[in-house]
Amino acid sequence: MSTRTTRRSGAAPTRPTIRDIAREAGVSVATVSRVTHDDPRVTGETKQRVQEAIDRLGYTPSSLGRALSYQRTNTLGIVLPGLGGPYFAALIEGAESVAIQRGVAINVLGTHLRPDAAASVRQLAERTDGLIIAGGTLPEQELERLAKTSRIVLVAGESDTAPSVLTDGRAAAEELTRHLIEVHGHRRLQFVGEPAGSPDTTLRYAGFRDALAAHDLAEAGDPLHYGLDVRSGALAARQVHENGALPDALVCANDELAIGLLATLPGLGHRIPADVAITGFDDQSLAEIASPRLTTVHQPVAELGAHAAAGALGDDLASRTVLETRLVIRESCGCAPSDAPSALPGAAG
Amino acid sequence: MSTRTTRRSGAAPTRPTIRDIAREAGVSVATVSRVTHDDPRVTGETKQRVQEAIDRLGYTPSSLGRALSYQRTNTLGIVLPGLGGPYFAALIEGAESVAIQRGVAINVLGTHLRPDAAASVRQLAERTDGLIIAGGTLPEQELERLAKTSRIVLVAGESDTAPSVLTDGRAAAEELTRHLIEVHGHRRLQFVGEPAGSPDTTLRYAGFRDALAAHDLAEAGDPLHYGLDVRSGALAARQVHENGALPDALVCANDELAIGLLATLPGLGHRIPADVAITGFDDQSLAEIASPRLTTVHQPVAELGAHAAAGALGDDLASRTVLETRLVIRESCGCAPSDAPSALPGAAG
DNA sequence: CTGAAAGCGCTAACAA
DNA sequence: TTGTTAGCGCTTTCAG
Repeated sequence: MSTRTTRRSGAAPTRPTIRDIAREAGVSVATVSRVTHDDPRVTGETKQRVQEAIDRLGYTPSSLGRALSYQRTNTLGIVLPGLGGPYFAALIEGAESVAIQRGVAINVLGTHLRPDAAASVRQLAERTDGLIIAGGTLPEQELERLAKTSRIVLVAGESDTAPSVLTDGRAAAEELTRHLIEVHGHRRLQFVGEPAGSPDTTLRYAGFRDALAAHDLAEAGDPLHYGLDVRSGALAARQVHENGALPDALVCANDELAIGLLATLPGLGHRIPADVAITGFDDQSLAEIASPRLTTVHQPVAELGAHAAAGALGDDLASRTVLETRLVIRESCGCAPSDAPSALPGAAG
Repeated sequence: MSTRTTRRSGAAPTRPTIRDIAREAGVSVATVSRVTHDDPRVTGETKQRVQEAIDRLGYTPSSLGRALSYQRTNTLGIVLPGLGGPYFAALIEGAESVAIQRGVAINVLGTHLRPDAAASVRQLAERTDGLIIAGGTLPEQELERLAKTSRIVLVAGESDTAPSVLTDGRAAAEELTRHLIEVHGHRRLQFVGEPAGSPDTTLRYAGFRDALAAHDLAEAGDPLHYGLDVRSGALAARQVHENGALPDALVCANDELAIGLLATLPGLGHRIPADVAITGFDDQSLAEIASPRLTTVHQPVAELGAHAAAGALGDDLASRTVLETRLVIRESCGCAPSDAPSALPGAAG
């Protein structure tokens, strides 16, 4: 027995609109709107009548209607390759922390499974006030297009068209690699990860090579092209084992990859770090729990997300915001538990 | 020098609307709408003119406007406690696979950090055509309210008001625990996890107790109340160690918890499974990579997500859809690598 | 084949 | 203090 004015079929659930409330309370829609906005201009008595109608019918203003009227959705979009793994979870949490403060909802999109990533992102752009885009998910050309109508900020990547927040992965990787060479005397080092996979990995590989070059060392072998997850690490371990003659150290593109190696190599008869040193990147919580504990580079991932969120939501942002990293020496590089300082001074541009 | 009719301040980026295109092409908005819908009724010549205007101005129909008009958002919402961890990532991927097929966007909400979860979910409900809700994230009363205006389906949980898709965690946990008791002769078993934490954990604990009861065994100690992540597992390990006198077996609420134990206990001088057996739950990829490899229960998590998505998007769904689980025997329970069948017949209601 | 206009739920300027 | 109304971007009957 609904009083709705329009087409309705049968049982589809329907929500009361502002007009329903207005009618129920015997006022105009404007008054209802004022009540939902706590506008002080509305009389106590009227206000109460409206509020009762609202409660009785269970009304909530449609955010769709509001968005259309406001020309603002109160939503922040986040574009990532995928949503697996602790790195992206941390990034999202960082963004979420500022979104919550500002009463903004979050909408994350994983492009990985979407056949047409660009189209999905455009869609998302329409439904949000700003976009955080992970480096490497979209071609520069598409970023340009998006930048025309949306406020976008890149995280862990760079672009000419949008501000970005990132860390100096290249310097950090170099520092890490230097440690392996200078402190532990390793000479045969190999990189694990797909250098072309993401801007982050590209930079880490570059830093790895910088360190080698500074010491006139050649790579012990081409990079082992693997993804950034634990399973890939396990696969890489098997390949390393089958190749025979392990390098002195394996520098992994991220922690998960390193953990995969760490967990698999011992079963194959290789001791870490005695036979081969392993390092990670990111300093996820797994790094500290692994055994041996993982030497890695700490990144303020949540802060990356928070800064990016603030920027995407309208705060002024330098065209390039670089956050500090910190080398974290544990045992997987060969340092003994005792002589391992828990942290060393950081590296960043 | 925009031709927009309305208030515009300075440099805020603006998108062309259907009216801009209509004006540019010298037609009515209705015609433009038809072109964007490939309506065959529009003449080739006109159609081309409109299309050119669209391309020239870079127009894309506003999904907000469309949603308001259609009364449908083409978006699926997913409500989870948090977005960390492989379990939820897999769940989302399952849902995403059907969302992609149907040209629907996905919007996931992690309630964990949101101070007012219920309000956030209501908001989300307005912006979506259907909602997948993880068991335990919302009180029954709130589910009732949501069900009035949204199509909701529960995953890994149950409710009187909405259909649900889940596994029989209780039966699976019992089968797993029986294995520990009957095959390995363990007598002193303890549960790790917070039974009140989520419906899933509640059921697993119940199954654990069922098995003990069937053998007239008492718990070796109260459940160790820890979260469901790796770090919690490491903490639990420390507590177990400090309590002295380890139980024969530790039955963990999920794989991540188990992995945390697995990685930490050896460093504390306890060998697995010789000194203490460990089991997980879920069969995430880490389970196979851990050493010793983790005995656990396989759950079709992606399928849970896929079924739930289909239901939330309008497919008919039984009020209770139960998916099969499968006991996965590896080495952390004490089975030798050789005599461990990689899978055993499943348990499910 | 095309256009005018009403309507989706809401806000805000303007009137009263 | 309250109401009227135009408008946000789009779809869709109904005329023409």
